[in-house]
Amino acid sequence: MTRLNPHISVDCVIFGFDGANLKVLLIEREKLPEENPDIPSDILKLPGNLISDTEDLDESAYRVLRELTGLDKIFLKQFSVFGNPNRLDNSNDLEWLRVTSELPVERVVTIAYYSLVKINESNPNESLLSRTKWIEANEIPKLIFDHNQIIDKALDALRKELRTEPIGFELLPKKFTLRQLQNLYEVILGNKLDNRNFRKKVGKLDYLVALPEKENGVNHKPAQLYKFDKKTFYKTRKDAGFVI
Amino acid sequence: MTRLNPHISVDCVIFGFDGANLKVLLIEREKLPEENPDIPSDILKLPGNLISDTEDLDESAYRVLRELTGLDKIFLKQFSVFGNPNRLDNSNDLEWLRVTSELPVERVVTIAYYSLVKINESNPNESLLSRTKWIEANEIPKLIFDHNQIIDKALDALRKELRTEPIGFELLPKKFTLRQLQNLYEVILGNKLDNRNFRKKVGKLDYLVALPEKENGVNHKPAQLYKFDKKTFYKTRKDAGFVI
DNA sequence: TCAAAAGTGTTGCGGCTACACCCATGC
DNA sequence: GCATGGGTGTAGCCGCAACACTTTTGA
Repeated sequence: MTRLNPHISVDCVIFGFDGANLKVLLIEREKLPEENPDIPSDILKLPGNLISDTEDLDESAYRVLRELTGLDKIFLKQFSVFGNPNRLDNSNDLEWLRVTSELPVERVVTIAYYSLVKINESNPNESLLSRTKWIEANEIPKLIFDHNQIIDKALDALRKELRTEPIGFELLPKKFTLRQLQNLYEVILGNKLDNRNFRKKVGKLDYLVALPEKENGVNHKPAQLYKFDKKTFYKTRKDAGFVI
Repeated sequence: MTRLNPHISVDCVIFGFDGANLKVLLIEREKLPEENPDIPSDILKLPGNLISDTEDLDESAYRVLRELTGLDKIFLKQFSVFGNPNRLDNSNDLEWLRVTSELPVERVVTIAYYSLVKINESNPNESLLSRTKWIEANEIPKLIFDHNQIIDKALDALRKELRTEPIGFELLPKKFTLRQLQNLYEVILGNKLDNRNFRKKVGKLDYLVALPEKENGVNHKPAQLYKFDKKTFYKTRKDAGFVI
């Protein structure tokens, strides 16, 4: 039997990209019986859990993700820890935690992960579906506890990592257009890129390979599809380069 | 009264640079009474502590550092967490922990920090002095628990950070020569730099300012001293650039 | 035929690399 | 005067930024 460890939790900032915008998967906190039912139940939080006592931290985060998205092999990165002794001090949120958790609530240090999922391949757990929402990363409302702060830091970490590691592809479908790729970099890094220069640069990268296939179902000239060739990337990678 | 939290610790990888080599500050683990006194007592570990219950994580790490180096304002960065449920499973090390800690030993998740100190300004606590050692970063012996793994990851984090953040200066004295700076980058990143090109590049950086002063006490042409001008750096910093 | 996005080349500038010798100092 | 590291300039190449129009498709 595995006991929950009441001192340590994991929280996951799950990022998704719909081709134009960066989104974060959030969960509606259950409403407490004594809370005013007129208040809309839109109090959101990050997915997360107390860890179990026999479980490695990464495993615990994977568990959260699998249960939520139905996906296996997901990109997952531990990026920070939040352990301020007062981080749970908000009377409403704390009350909720007391009611839903079956353990006495003590100081909880949370290990924060961010995760990158292919939004169109994810397949949320039925029972949770009605309570999960993809929210645009720059329109996150006030969340419980310090979860806003966790997302802010996750975004910083994501931006930093995106410059030097090939993680953008984790957010794109296996076959993607250069426009999607460019949008992704623009929206995450927050600066416009020159389309011609972007394509020139990408054209020189041997790990971005054009497929003998075009997109379809669009009412304009269909774009060439590309894939990211991981093997080639890691074989030819130079030490400190930017990915794109 | 502040209790120790027996579930969460901080460990610090303290880096120092002596002008030529990167070093790590380690502590000799106390010998147990029943251990063979003929075995040299050179079992080393990272400085670290269980956190106290009312203390923020960063505070806790600062406390460890202050006690150890006598320095205040030190560069400190939380870079990872180690929480494998079996990470403390080495019978000798575990026995030591049982004896020295006054608490029942349970699973401990450790928050790992690395820290950068000006080695010549540090002034270790007298009572600890005899038990601390600066060890070259590429000659670390087998340490207790998973501390080797923690150092490996700290080195990775340091290398990554050094490329994009101006943290090298935390390891140098306030006034330093370009040779010291170049050595620092070479030894940490592990590649030789062309001296002329290095100086040309540095010459263009307005946040590296030459002082009206030269080094002295050397038996060769004394080198110009420089300082790092933080304000200028952050005022003129571009988004994603490399520092040097 | 129109709307919408795909796709395409050139030029100038600045930064990067490669490379070898004289200089100032302490002993 | 010798040993030791300090300090300097040039040339070729490559990557980066700036910039506007034609093409292909679905409706």
